[in-house]
Amino acid sequence: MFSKACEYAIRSIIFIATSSLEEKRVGFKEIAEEIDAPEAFTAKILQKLSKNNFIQSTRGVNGGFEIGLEQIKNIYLHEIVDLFDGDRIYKGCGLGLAKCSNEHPCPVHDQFKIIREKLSQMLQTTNIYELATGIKSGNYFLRT
Amino acid sequence: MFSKACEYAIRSIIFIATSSLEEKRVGFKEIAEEIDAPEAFTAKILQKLSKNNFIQSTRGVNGGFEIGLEQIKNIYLHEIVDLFDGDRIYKGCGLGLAKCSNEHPCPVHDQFKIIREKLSQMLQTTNIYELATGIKSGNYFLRT
DNA sequence: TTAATTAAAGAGTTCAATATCTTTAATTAT
DNA sequence: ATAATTAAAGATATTGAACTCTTTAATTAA
Repeated sequence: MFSKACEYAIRSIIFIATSSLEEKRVGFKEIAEEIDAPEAFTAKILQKLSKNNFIQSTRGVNGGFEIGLEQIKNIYLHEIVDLFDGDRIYKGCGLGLAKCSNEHPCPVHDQFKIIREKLSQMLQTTNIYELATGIKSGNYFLRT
Repeated sequence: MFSKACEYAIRSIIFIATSSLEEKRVGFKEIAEEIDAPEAFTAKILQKLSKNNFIQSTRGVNGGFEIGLEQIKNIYLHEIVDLFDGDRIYKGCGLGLAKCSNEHPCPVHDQFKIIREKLSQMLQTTNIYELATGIKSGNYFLRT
């Protein structure tokens, strides 16, 4: 469904959010460990999230990554997906046709339309705060 | 959503079905042309579909690919998707966790569950016959 | 039985995503 | 100032999907 980079990005940002809710910065090694992702690759993903202002980074001793408390509730899943994978997953044609539309539909257009709309709505309405509190509650997990 | 191979496979089998409904065999070059896919790659995909008995192939003059008329109504989208992409798309975790379940859910498990179920149901209930007749009706298209 | 036509099979290539490694820059503590 | 710590940046490597090419096998028609 999503690229690996996108999966790691979502897992990372959720973990950083849980830490930020406890006013703790976290380093990329700790993040990679907690979300069970390759260290160096995670670092690259964090750079991208940081450059796009979804997270803040601080170098040096006691540095690491964090998210502003006000910001956590304002980041929605679709923003992260858009950044890493674009909108192809919930806008593109199910059969990969470049020109597929209501006016010129592929054979599965009507069937996929429903799925795409559900997915799009879900990504637009799910924010990082609720996912982070899920982790904090202990009912949801970022790794085995 | 699906791999390119899977997309081409679905497009191919729909086109072969429309031809078979007119009792015409079609060669891989014609198929590739009609679905706007690379020729050699399409040939490989057809081999796989053929080996797995979704289509029949005949070599030599007037050879090509076809589907038995009775069979067309009995092939469902999920069978093709399973063959090329496995069941990961509608069974796997949205965040790529190996162990994600109702008992040990990832943060987006509940949200994705709905999408996955919709997708799964759609793939289980959509068959090649209805898609092929859509093409024949002129209301749906396999390429621009 | 030869030539033409068609798919099958297997090896090889290309490319983008995934992942790693090394060097540089910023920050803090001593 | 120096050392330690942390992320940024850029180059490199690996892998698997996407795609191609060449040879072989089967079938049919002349």
